[in-house]
Amino acid sequence: MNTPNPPEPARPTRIPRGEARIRLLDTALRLIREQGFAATSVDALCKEAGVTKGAFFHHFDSKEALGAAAADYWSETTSAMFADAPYHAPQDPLDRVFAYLDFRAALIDGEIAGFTCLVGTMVQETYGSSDAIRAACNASITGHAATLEADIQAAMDMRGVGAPFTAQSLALLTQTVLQGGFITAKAAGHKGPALDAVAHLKRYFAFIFEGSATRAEDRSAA
Amino acid sequence: MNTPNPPEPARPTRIPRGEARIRLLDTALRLIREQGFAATSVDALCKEAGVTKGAFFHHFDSKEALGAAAADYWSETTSAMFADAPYHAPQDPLDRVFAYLDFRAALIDGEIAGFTCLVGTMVQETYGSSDAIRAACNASITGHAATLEADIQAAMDMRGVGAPFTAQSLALLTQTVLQGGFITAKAAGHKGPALDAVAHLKRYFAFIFEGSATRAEDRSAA
DNA sequence: GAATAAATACCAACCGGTTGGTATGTTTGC
DNA sequence: GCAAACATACCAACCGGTTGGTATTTATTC
Repeated sequence: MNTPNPPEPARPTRIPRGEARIRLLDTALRLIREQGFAATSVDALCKEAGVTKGAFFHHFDSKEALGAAAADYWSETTSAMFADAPYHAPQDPLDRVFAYLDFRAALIDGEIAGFTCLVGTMVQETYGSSDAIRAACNASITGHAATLEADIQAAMDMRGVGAPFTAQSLALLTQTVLQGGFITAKAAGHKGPALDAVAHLKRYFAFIFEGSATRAEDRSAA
Repeated sequence: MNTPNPPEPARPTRIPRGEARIRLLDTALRLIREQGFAATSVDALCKEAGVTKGAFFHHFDSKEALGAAAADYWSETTSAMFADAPYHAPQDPLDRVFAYLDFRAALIDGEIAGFTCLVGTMVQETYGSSDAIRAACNASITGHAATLEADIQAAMDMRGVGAPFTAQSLALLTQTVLQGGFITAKAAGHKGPALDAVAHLKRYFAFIFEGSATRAEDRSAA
């Protein structure tokens, strides 16, 4: 395995009291997204966060508890980010849905670990070994999908779309496609497949709500 | 972590000479799909396969090499399985595409580890730490997508679908949606989200090739 | 508001077990 | 007899987790 580690210039300043927990969580999000949950050791996590192992086990009962807490923390920070995002502005709920998809596409940039999803990565490894982590990851995914559901439902009502699927199912599909895009992007080594997937998803929404894909291409804000 | 291990009744029969490698690969596919790559130790893998560690390192230079070999082995066995599958029978290439999607939906059954994808699981953990494994997983995904591409291209030509996307992009999308479905299914703890995702994917294909989703519901063979 | 008690936050050192990997055999088929 | 296919024994490093302890903050008492 290739493990290039830049030589860090020691750690002179001590972490201020009261910051250990939040530093551990921030560092955990980064390391788990880069390496996965199992490959992220408690030792390495503490070293990277500039905190001792005593502090770690003071705040978390076990590594499993840290995983569940990291999923919850991920939900908090991302939901705050999405709540503040500009895609809620349009009056037409369908416009808000398309603005959401454009926003998600815009987020897919830079380093792969920087745009992928923590809970999608983590649940792959832990769904069979830790029900606590699995449940926390599921809550994160379905919770975020739920914030989309109202707009989708409103758009369906407005357009009179009587579909053989629910708004909930369509909201979850957006997360499914994004998660799949992250995997194919990781496999390819670049963001391309993830962006393509979102473009197809937009086209699917255009078919459903407008009966044609033509406007989907025009809609692209980016 | 919950780790229920059934008490195995010892291993009386010795593994016949020449079978160690294939047994290690078969066992690796199972364990990695259940637990992930990092959580599958060489010791546990050997024990489960009924083989010693000496045999393991005789056949594989390292654990990383085993991972790459497992991805290749996965490609071989699954491509043989898909080549023999009945979805190639229809004359119309579009019917073959829909038959493929029905076939994929039919495979989503039983234990979660039984219908999920090895390389999708493995590339999540290793894309940043092992380029050899990442490349092997990518080859598996794109290689399988390529077997679909010809049918999609033929269907596009036949229907005169001049789309702002390529047949290759659409073929890869099917894998993206499946991979995403496996993640949301793992998170939910049941196959539901994966089946929903395939249903939406069929509808997308129906929109593209038939201009309407109505026939997609009728098409469902299952 | 000073003295004290109690809880919290954190640290360095350590523990038994497991990790991936190796060195050195022995057995088997040709 | 010789190489390939295994087996046995072993190793240093690392794993998650525990220990006993100290510094700091907060709550309580008078």
